[in-house]
Amino acid sequence: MEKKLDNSISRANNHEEEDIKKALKDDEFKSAIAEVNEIKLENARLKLLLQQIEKDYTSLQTRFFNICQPDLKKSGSPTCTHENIADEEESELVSLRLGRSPSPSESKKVDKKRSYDKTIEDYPSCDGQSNDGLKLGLDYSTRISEPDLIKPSNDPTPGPTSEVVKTVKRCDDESVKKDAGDDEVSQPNVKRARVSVRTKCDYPTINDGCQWRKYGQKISRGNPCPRSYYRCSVAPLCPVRKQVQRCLEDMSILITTYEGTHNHSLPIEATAMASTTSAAASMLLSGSSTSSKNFPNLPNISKTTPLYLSNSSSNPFPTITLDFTTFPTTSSFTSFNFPSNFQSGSGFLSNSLSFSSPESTTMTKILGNGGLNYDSTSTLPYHNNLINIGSSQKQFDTSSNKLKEDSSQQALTETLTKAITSDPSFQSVLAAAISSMVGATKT
DNA sequence: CGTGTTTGACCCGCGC
DNA sequence: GCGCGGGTCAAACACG
Repeated sequence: MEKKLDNSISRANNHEEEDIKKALKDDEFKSAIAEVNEIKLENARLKLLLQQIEKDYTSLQTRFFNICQPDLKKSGSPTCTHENIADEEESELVSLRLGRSPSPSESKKVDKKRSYDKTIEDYPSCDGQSNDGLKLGLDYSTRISEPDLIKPSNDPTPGPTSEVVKTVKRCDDESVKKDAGDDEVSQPNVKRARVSVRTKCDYPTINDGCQWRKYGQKISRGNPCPRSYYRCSVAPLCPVRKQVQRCLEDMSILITTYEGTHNHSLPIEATAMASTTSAAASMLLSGSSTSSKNFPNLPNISKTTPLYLSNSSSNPFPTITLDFTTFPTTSSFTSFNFPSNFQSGSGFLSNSLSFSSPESTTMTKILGNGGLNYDSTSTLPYHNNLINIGSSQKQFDTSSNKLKEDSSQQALTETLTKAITSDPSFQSVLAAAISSMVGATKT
């Protein structure tokens, strides 16, 4: 009898245990399902976000293109033939680089018969890949500089017909095809944009993520320090060159002058510098159409940054100088985003110009930490990126949650839209920045 | 041996 | 027209 009772009790206990186990399993199952659902929701939300970003990007691109179109139209002369116009239209589709005139000897070598299609075939990583958001955007950053290159609005030179045609032709194929000297036809009106970067650096050259091959060295007048000439060696026909020279006043300051735009894809750390210099040069060229001394359309930038236009008589080319020598070199900067082969001596530059961090947007780094809109009176912690476009200011805390990021994205989009519509001269900077940003989100 | 650097020569634009 | 200076070329050299 007792045994029966015990058995029944134990059976009941077993039954309860099974029930509890079942309940536990159910709970686990339910929580797992809930988790999966959450992940699905999150996934959907991210998809929507991505779509929104792409949509915003496309709309900005369209708007930007529309704004640029009248300038391109203006640049043509009444005597332009249909063929020229066609070339001009075609030029909108190809890579336009910063102004550079080749030497006459170089221009003689130019073979103008090459077709655009061939160019694309030869350079698959080039602008032919218009599907690539990053490349497309970067191209935009240079495109808008071209109308100003072709015809500065205040350019008094009469009858630029032939020159315009030549320039438009240049935009066609040979610009990508040939060496730096061959990508543009010599033209007195065309200004060669240069971006000079001043950095405190103990090393012979700064690491901007790109590969350079030294092709010359010269002791220039007035500076006992030799000037070194480098050519981009990533692609054999890349027109980009840079000059490196120590500052006479302060030997610790390295002056690196960039010229041209890369015609190939770049590593992310190199796109940082490329975007910055390209944007700065574009800004310079667009600004030069109204004033060569300042940025009347960009009061915030000119006021809050150590950025200025050099006005040296020895330099016939418009040069924009990004002065990073006043950047703080605190330990927090040196630990951020450091190229592996880059020592601490010039770490601030790495922080200032490298956009490889997926957390912070290129935009904020260009305009916030990148020096173009750096307020030297503030202490900028690197995780607290500051955008300052026109009159609007947005702050992003990249360590905050996704919800904040979503709203930040929207805020960024709004800010970009406002800035683009309110200040056409700012398009180049924005285009370069947006392109890098979109490129970063896609990777 | 391939790749990058050095360096003297050369070219060309510009000012006088 | 001439000289100066910046920029580029290319042969020689160095290095891994």
